Amino acid sequence: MIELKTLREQPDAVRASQRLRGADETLVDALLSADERRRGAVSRADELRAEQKTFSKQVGRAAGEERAALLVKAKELAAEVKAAEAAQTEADAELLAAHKRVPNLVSDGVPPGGEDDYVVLEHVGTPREFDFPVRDHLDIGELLGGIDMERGAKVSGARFYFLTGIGAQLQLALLNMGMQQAIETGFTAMITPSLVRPEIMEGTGFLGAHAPEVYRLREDDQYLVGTSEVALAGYHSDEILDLQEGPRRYAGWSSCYRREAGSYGKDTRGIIRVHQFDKIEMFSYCRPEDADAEHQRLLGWEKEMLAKIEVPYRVIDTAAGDLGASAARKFDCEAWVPSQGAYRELTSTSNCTTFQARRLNVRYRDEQGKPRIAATLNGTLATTRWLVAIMENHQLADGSVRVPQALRPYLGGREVLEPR
RNA sequence: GGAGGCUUCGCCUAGUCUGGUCUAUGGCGCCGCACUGCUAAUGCGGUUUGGGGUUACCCCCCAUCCCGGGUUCAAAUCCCGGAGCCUCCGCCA
Repeated sequence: MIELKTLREQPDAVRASQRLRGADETLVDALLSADERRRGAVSRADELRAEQKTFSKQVGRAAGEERAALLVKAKELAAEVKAAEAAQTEADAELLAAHKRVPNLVSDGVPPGGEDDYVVLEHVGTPREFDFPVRDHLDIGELLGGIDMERGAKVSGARFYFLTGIGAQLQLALLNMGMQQAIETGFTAMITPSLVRPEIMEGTGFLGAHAPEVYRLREDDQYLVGTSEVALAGYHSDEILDLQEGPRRYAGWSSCYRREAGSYGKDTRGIIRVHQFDKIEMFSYCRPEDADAEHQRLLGWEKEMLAKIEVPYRVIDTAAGDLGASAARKFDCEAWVPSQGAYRELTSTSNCTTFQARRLNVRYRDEQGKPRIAATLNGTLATTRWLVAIMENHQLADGSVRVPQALRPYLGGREVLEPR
């Protein structure tokens, strides 16, 4: 949720942000008026309550006829308070509803427009020239005996898979390498719950536009996380953190579950787009004034990981319309996928400023000792999808795959993966 | 699945049976001041969080005793529902 103080003082800035996202500007005015109505209702209820309290105390002290007279008046007031409180409850609910509908303020410099209006910030590495017919990652994976889509479908349905043998080992190696880098950088390693309560899922902002993407367990009133970001954001909910020593950084290892609703026909082959995958996610809590710098650091650590797998990639600054509700800015790193002749997202780092933390009530104490809302950020260190880029970019004519240097220690020193 | 206990302003804790200066007690910690010719001891004062009013500051009001309802003029306290933690029984990876 955005800060209401900002909204009151600079409504035009919020409108401009909505425009940049291609979102509804009238939501801003709806929120403004809901805020005003609520404050009016709160004032009225507060005043009546104050009056009632003084009467109530007199009743306690009085006796006999005086008491009876006071009771009559007190009962009248009680009814008025009840009505005023009902009005306040309603105004509160309306404000919250309007508040939830407004996405985070877009940061300065974010390109306007939608999905295709990203700005490419840089290219790293050059796509390799192949002097043999390129195989896609599924062909390679099957040759190596590393991916079994057919049995994935048999057991669980479309967009499910088994990583088998060397495929499973390769993923473990990759994720371990990611976790190792995070630990060396000072992150706290975390293995997180996959099921979360509604208020946590709600707090991260995933139940807005992305709601259809999220698996929900109705029987138990819980949600399956689409990323460990959810659990890590909830980890410090309702807490006041000590950020004196700098940001709190966590690296979460989890399976991620996504319904992929509305993606029918897209990426149906292989493990590019699946319902379940594994991921190492970085998550930072920091002071709002440090958030931009922290965002750059997260991006830097993503690039460090990408360098280790030796694939060409580009960095994009996501356009406003393609940002999630919680994000003020987002950088994606997209790796070259030779079989598609295209760049595909491998990492994504978002600066959520205080938007998530406000709803989850994560705070820290400033120099004056006053509690303030913290900023949260997240970024990817490794996912199952990375196997696609690794296998395709490092494939050899016979279907073998050269193992990038940095990954070898995590695969018992193996330099090449060969077809079975 | 069943039974019981617990949850108070950073931590610990009194208060709940018997509703009303509870404007929530005390200790620890922390902050400030005083004193003492050295960071110790002692004394005094302060120390939940959120919202509203006013806004330079001060201040005032309301809410907040796990959460949500209810009873009542009045709820930390009584009633109902829920969550979390702990213990025991049953069952089972």
